[in-house]
Amino acid sequence: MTVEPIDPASPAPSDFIRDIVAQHVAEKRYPKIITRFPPEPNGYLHIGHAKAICIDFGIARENNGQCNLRMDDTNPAKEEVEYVDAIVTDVKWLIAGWADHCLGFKPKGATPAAQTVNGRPDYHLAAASPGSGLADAEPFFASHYFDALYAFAVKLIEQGRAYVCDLSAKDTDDYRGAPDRPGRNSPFRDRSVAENLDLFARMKAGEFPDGARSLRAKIDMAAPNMWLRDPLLYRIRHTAHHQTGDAWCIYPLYDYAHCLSDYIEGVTHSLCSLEFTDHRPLYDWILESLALPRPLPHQYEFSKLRPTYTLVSKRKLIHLVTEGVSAGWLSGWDDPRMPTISGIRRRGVPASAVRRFAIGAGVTKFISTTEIAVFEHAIREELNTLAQRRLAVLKPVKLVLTNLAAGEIIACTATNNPQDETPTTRTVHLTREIFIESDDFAEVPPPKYFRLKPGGEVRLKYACIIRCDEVVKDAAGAVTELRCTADLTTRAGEPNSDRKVKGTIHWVSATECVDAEVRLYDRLFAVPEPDADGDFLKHINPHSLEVVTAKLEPSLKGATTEQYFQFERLGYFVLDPKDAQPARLVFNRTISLKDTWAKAPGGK
RNA sequence: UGCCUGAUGGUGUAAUGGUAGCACAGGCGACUUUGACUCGCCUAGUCAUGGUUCGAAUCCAUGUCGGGCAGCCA
Repeated sequence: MTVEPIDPASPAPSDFIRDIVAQHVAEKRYPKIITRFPPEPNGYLHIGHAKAICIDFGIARENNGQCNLRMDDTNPAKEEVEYVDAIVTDVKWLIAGWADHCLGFKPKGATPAAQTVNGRPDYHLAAASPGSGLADAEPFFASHYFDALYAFAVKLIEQGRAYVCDLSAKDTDDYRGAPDRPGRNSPFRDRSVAENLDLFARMKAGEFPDGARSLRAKIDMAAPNMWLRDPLLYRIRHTAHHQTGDAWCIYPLYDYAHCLSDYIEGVTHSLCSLEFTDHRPLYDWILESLALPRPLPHQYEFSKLRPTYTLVSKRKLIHLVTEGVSAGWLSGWDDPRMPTISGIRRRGVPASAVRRFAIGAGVTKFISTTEIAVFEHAIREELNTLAQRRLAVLKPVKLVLTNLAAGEIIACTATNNPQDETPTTRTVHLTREIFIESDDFAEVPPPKYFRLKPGGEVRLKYACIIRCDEVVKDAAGAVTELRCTADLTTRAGEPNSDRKVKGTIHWVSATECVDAEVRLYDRLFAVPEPDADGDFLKHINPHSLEVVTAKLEPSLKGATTEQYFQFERLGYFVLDPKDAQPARLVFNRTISLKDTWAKAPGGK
């Protein structure tokens, strides 16, 4: 196994779960640490899942272990293959270069093997050798364990620990009681083993309609923990499954399938979010009841990641996408404003930044809200080192350098990334007519404005200092052209290159630039907690997208979707992977640069 | 009125009986051919009340406040 260099985003984190794992490693409790990431394929992964992925895979990679990607697909009514594919893509993207070697996939088509361990029957499914080419491998699927799960259920029935119940859904609810009031035993609770076995087999054979019967664990209807009041193990659903087709009409419920899926895969540490804490006694009950021959997995819970200015609820995201797409203000699940992994990726956020954020959020049991500024900071930090600098003007104003001849071209050397140890350069051409940012000129400058103003001087980045001699306006009084003089002796390498002026602005040649559609994205919601009043649609940020036609330096014609760019003084940008074409440049703004001036009294 | 779970600056997170630290955010300044980056300084915290102890964010008790649980969802 190759040892990954310590990721800057995870400088040996320590938390209560890692402490437990470290102790288990120290006492050699398991031959190998195996975790799992178990999404249900009923929606797209979002930033909240990123934290779970980073914990599950992070703990695996720190312990030379493995993390299985498993579809928790026990409810065919809600799940689709489209989601399976999207989840696999997102997980692979997020862990690429960081924990690929820990990704647990199984051989394609493999199902748990029946085996005997210490004279006891068992089912086990090992991963395809992790990391070594996953060509003939696929994620794990809970649905691929249906035979094993059924066999285990039969065993529970034989032990008298499960029974077939004929109560309707409503009656089941009534019998369950309430948190502060004990439930009552189902009238079907004391059926004989033989009758239960027969009925369960007939449930499987499809003899009964949906909801007519269920298989229940026989635990304690008076238990203070609601999940121990004879929870359902199987329900009848005459519904085709995206993996198993029409093979089954009974489907296991989460609590029954999850713990056994963990066990079948040899998972050692089953990490989940806080709301499953109440389920843990049931998780343990099922596993312990079966007298299984191999070490049992254990569940540990942590608090979810909940960032401000967005939503991390699958149900609400579905609502958001449905509404937004039909109303036309959102392009879909991967809209660059969405908190989905696919949206974040399309926006141009590097996976390393997502990891840095998710890992930095920490692992605790405290229900917390993380300011989105922390994410934005992580994005800027990663992109600062990754992005190639380029010149681009978003809202152009024409500027004429009156002392340059019409066809004159002055080659200027521009640095690609000053953060590199040995920065490379490229050439940009200064010409008589250029564009500058309209924000970089003010006819009546506010206090402390050190950009261009009438009679004032400013440096053109990588070029020279210019002085504004004349402001040309149209009939309406709008500035149409600035006429300036260039002081060519202030260019790099020229005698006056050290001359200081307060402001430096970006520019592009008007005769050599290329046009591009640039999508300026901002936060999707206008308030920190969009769902605080239960009506998040009301709080959509009306300025979350502004589309401009920008002027770019010509080198950007060769941009690829894999490249991160910083348009100097503006922000970080990537080619939109969906809409950009060779003949049509479309850039997404990932995030703006920090803008101290914008916060100043005179700025904006 | 049951069970589970939690509480450290504005936010997140460390300190595992021994100096309450770090990051983000905010403020001030330095530097700057990006008002970026970087650097320096500042603001600001142990839910409450008792107890144990030489010493408590940490252990104990009580209280307060928050979150979760009554899907044939996961």
